[in-house]
Amino acid sequence: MGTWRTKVGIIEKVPALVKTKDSEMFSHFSKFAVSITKSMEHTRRNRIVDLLKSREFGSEVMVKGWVRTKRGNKNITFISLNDGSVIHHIQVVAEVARFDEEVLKLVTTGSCIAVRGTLVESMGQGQHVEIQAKEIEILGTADPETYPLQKKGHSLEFLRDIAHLRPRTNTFGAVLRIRHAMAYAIHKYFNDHGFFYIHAPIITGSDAEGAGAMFRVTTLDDRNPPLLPDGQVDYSQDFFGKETKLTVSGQLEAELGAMALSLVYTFGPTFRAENSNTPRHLAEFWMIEPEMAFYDITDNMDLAEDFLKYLMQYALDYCIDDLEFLTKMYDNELIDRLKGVINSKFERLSYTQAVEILIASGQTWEFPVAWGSDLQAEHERYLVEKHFGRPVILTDYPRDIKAFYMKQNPDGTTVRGMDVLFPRIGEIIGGSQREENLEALMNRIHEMNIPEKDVWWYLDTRKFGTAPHAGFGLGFERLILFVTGMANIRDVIPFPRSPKNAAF
RNA sequence: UCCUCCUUAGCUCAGUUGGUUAGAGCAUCUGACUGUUAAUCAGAGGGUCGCAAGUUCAAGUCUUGCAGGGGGAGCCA
Repeated sequence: MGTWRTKVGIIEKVPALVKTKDSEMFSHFSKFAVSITKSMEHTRRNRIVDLLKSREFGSEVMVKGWVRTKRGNKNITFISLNDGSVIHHIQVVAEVARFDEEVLKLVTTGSCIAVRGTLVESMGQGQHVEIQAKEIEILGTADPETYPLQKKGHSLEFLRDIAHLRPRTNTFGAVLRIRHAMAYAIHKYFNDHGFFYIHAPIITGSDAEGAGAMFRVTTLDDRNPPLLPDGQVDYSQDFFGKETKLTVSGQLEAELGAMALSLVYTFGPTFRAENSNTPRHLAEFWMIEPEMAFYDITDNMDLAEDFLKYLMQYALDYCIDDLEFLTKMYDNELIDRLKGVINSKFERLSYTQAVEILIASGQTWEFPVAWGSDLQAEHERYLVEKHFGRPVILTDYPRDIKAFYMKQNPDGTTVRGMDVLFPRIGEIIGGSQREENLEALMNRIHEMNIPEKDVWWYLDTRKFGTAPHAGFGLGFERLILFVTGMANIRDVIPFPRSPKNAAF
């Protein structure tokens, strides 16, 4: 097990990690400075999630983690330790007489410690097992005068300002574990259903994705770019020899994959340079875009519904401790709402039917309802939360308010788009059957003034072996919003990017 | 980008019709306590009232501008 000594003293060698221009930040730290022995770095540790389930009382265990609270008296100290493996803490019991006073003094909220001891049945209330400590090593101190996180709860707004430390809170531990579980479940679902994961490019030269403003990618000198005679920037001298942007959607590339592998999906970062300041938008977010050859819009809806229900069930099966915490702390109805989605049949109706319901409702709207104009958030919310009381899939929108690639209906006025609307968050999925007919697609492209030279490769799929196909886009963070019950999308991604904010 | 609200101690917030030395709870520090559960009890320290200008004998408080944040809307996922 090696040496367990912890030397307390003035720092002589600042660890490499902090030996930067910020070193002065640590000068006030000297009273907490320790030189850390390497003895425990590579020894096996027990994860707290495993120990809390164990009933092997009397066995020797080792835990490493971050101190949440310390309490006690002059004889005995109780340390709540968390290693992120589970939302629950393990209680470490240390008899004061057995330890160097200076070491216990360094066990403060936020510090990182390693504990070797015996797993025992707890004598106290509130937990089944605890660790009777034999040895404690301070791996990293945390000056309590300056460590921002306290035992008490913090506002989510404050935690956004310290996003580098918020993973250490119960809330963000829960959110991040659920986020991971959902990412894994998405890959598992598609893999188990015969889909192949396609990596769509992040840098794109196509301006035709039509999903919003884009960030430019360039290596040109921003103060003195090469210019054309007419004063425009000469992008032929740029890195890629043309103007390039960050992708706003992987859909067009996913369609190329579906025209060969039949069932594909993308799952990657997506960038929108919109000046959107809302709790439901990010400038950088992750999107899942399945694309299926030989699927029509009904197959598309069936997949979307089954997929979402699978993810809700996966969260209930594998993240129940975190969900119970979030239900208790933030949203009393969270678990019931997830079960409600699983047990409900999504209501499917056309845009036209929805408009009729809204007009017949007698409600007064801030924005009037009229066939041909897009539904507002208040309209969608009424349908989902008041009229039907369950998720709703709207289809067959007026073609003039939807994208060029959507399959046109024989009526000549609507397209086979579909939006899945969820309670609380609105549109969670947007998708459609795609227009596979070359002539019809060309007509739309010309009507919408999309340069043919930018999408020739996309048109080739309709020219060579075209096939009926469909797909949709799921905003990953919107899914996590719904599954965690969080209210602001900036709280379900580790480091949110939004207008005026790219910190960390 | 539009509407609206907010910015006072490390955190969460009070702060009266403008008035003299700006408060509380928690956190922190010191002490007490033989098993605590966001421990408890006692005491102490801690403030450029977001920034800038203006009105006034006097501004945390009123006015204007700027910055940042929350909620709602639009854009969308």
